[in-house]
Amino acid sequence: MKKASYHHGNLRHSLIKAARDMIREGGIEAVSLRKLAVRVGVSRTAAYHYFKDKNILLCTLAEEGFHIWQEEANRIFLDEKLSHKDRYKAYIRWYMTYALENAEYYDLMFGRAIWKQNMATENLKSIAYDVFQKQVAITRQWQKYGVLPAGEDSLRLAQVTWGTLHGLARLLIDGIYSDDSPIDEICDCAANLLMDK
Amino acid sequence: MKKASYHHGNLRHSLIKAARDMIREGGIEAVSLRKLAVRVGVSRTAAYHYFKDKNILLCTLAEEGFHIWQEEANRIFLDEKLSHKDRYKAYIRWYMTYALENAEYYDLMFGRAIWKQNMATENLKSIAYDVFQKQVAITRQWQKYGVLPAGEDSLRLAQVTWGTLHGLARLLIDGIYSDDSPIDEICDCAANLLMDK
DNA sequence: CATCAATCTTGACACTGTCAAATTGCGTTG
DNA sequence: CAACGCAATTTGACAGTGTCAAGATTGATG
Repeated sequence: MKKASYHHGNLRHSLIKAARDMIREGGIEAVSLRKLAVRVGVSRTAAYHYFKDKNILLCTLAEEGFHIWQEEANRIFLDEKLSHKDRYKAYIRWYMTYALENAEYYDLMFGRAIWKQNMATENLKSIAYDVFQKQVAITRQWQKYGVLPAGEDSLRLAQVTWGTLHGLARLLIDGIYSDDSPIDEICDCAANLLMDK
Repeated sequence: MKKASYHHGNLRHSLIKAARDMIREGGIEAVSLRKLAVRVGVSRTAAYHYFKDKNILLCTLAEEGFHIWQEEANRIFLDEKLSHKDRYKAYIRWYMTYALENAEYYDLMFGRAIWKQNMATENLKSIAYDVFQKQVAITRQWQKYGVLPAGEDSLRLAQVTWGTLHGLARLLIDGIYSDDSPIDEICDCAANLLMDK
């Protein structure tokens, strides 16, 4: 809470922290470099020394999000206590609850604000690509273990199953479904459709 | 192209038309009431007599989009030349190509810009609700005709199948999948997963 | 202690959306 | 036909935003 010093010390870190909070509170739209500066107790354009523009800031946050995402997802992929089928169901449940509980962050990571027309940083593209590759690999595993239909091409299958979860998450987050949609039932129905019979 | 007259005559119509073009060109973000005014050859704030704020304008456009959507979808639902199964496949194909060819418009209609935190007009909610209800009804039909699994609750099934298509559309539009993803194969894979075996 | 380069601030510009107060001119009425 | 009313449009103004260029400050280095 010191204000006397001209040099902030760890502005970059503080900015990211503040931005993280800000995004959780009001979403991407609510993030403004100027408000951010005020929040951190620094002057309007100070952030520009650490982030070339607003987009770079957002990409940095999204990268962070993907790293956490990957960790949490892996924890489920490798949960020895569950059968493979149960792991898949747990994954669906985790995906939905994570997306809903971190709606604004999910929106940042997978939303068009960052991805449209090559706004994504190389770093961001890279980590996102890794996450998806992991998804393809685990899909192949699940096919082998009879969780997902073996007949389909793994890449396509990964795309479509991810698409399903992503679409449901988006519709729930954006409130296009009625607000009281029972997430459990939706997850179960999705599992029934996607999993091998 | 007259400019002499103070009264424009049909400003509202002109504004909507211009906004429609603008959204196709640069997306929602690119729509600015001021640019719109310039485009139509009228003064900055003229639009405010017809649209209380920018959001109302966007909602109006989205409504329009939903009406067209409903027409086109119905044309496929009722296509007598196709078997029920082929109608469903055709629907998937139509959904994807429509979404991709009208990406910016799709983004407006189903994106969070309008839906988050009750920004949607009552009119918009109403037409969107109708579209979804139609979707539920047709889902029930498809279950009856053995296209979709009969065991699932129609409402949930409609939510999940729509979620799949929506998610795929979003991922394709936002360029999160690699750019050269073969839409045909993705549609086929989705059909295989969703349809009754 | 003087200098320097990194760090932060100030000033400025071009945009946005939005409100309140003029202005304009068409249609109707006295 | 003139005056008036009222809806359509404009002008002015304010608070935001991102971003650039130039200046101020300071801790570290020689």
